[in-house]
Amino acid sequence: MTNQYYLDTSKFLVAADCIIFGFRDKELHILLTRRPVEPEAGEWSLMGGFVSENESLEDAAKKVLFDYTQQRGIYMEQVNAYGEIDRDSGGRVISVAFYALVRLEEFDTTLAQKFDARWTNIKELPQLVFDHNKMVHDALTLLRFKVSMQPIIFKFFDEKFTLPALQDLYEAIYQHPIDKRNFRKKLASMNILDKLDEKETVSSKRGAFYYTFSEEKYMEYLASGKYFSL
Amino acid sequence: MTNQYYLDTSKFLVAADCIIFGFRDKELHILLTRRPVEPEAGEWSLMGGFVSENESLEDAAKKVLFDYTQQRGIYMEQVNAYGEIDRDSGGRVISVAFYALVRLEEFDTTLAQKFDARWTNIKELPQLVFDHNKMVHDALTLLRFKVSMQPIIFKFFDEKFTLPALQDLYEAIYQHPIDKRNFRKKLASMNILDKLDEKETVSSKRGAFYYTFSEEKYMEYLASGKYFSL
DNA sequence: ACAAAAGTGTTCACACTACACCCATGG
DNA sequence: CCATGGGTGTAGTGTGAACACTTTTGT
Repeated sequence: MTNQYYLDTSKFLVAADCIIFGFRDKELHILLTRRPVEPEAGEWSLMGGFVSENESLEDAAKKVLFDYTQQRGIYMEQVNAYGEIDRDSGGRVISVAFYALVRLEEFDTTLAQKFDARWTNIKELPQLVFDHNKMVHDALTLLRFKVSMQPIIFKFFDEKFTLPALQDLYEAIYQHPIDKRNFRKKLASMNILDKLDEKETVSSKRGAFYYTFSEEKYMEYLASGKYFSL
Repeated sequence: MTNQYYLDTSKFLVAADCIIFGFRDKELHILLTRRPVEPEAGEWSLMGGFVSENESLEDAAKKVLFDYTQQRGIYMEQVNAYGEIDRDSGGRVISVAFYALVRLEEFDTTLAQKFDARWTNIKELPQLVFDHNKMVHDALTLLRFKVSMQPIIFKFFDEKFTLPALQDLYEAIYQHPIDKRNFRKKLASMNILDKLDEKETVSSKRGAFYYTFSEEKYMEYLASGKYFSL
C-alpha cells in the first residue's frame, strides 16, 4: 500500500491540542488542566492528545473534547499547526490546535476534578506549557473573526439565551463594551432570533426574555443576499 | 531526550504543500507542477515536500518555495493542516498547506520547464491530486481576507506598480469589478503610497504613474489609530 | 482624427455612533 | 419605596456605492 517513495522520510508525533472556550460569570473562560506527564508535569496546559494511526486530525481533536467534556457535537474549528523543532521539550512533536465552543450549562463539573481541570478567565491566563499561550492567542484572534462573520456565538448557549447574556458574551469576546440599544437594533434588523414567552429571572428582578437562534430565519436572511456581521 | 511517554504513539509523514500565487495578464495565477511520483504521477499538483527531522514546518515550506522559485524572503502564511486518513492514496500523510505571494517579474521561467511547472489562471484550475483543490480553495479564502486587512497585496509587485495594475490585481483576487474612482479615493485617503515621477508606458499610450508602498507612511497610518481595510 | 487607457468629484443612501429615560419586580 | 437590571428611539456623522466626462499620446 504505502509507496516506496514515502519510506525514506522522517516521521513525527502529531498531537491535537484543544482550546475549549466557555462562557461563565459574564466572562470568557478556557478549560485548562495540570499536565499529567513529564516534561513540565503539573504545569498548566491545554487539553491534548496524540493522533493515532486510524484517526484523522479532527477525530483526534473530537476525542480529546469528548474525553474532557462528555459532550458530543461540539462546535470545533482548526486554528493552526505548530511545528517548531523545539516547541515541545519532550521531543519532536507537531501539534495541531483546534478551538471549541462548549455550553457551560451542560458541563459536568465532576469531570473537572477528575482531570484536575479548571475554567480560567481569559483575562487571568497563567503561563502555559510549551507554545500553548501562543495557541490560545491565535485561537482568540480566530474566534473574534469568526464570531463577527458567522452566527457561531449561539453555540455557547444551550438552546435559549437572553439578550443581556448575549451582549455580555459578545463584550467578553471582544473585551470592550458596546451600546445596548445599538446591539439590539442590529440583532433586530437581522431578524434571525425567535423571542420566547419565557423569562430568565435569576439575574434580575424584572426578568429578561429568552430567545432562540432560528436556523430557518437565518437561511432566509442569507437568501436575501445579506451577510451576517456582528 | 525524548520522554518515555512519547514513545508508544504512532508517527506520521508530514508534508508542506505550497499554494504559490502570482499575478500575470490581469489574472491571479498559481504555480502547478506535474506530480513526479506515484501514486497519481503526471497529474497536476501543488508544490510540496516532506518535512525532515531538523526543520520546522515553516522551514520545510520555505525550502519548497526556494526550490521552485529561487526567490528568498517570499511572503508566506500557513493555511491549514490536512489530516484525513486517506487523503493521500500513497500512504498516511499529514499535510500542512502554506500560501505564498511571489513577484512574477522576477520569476525565472527556465525553472518552470525544469520542474514541468506552469502558471495556471485560478479561473481555469484543473483537477489536482488528493485534496489539493480544497487547499487552493482554503488558501484563496484566506488570501482574500488577509488582503482586505493587511497591506500584503503589494508583495505581488517588485517594488513599484501602477494604480491600474493594482486595481486589476485587486479585481482578480476578489473576482469582481470595482469602481476606479472609489478605489483610488480610498487609497488616497489612506496616504500610504508614494507617487513616482516615472511612468509605465507599455500597457497604455498615455502611461500610468508608478507608485511604491511606503512602510513609513503605513506606520503613521496605523499610529493614527486607523486600521487598514481595502 | 481616433482609439485606448489614465485620471478626476459629487451626490445619495445606508449603517454606525452617541446618547437618556421609563419599566417591571423583589426585597 | 427603592434598588437593580431590562427595555426602547432619534438625530447626526461618516463610509461605501453609483455615476460620466476630460486628458494624453501613439498610430
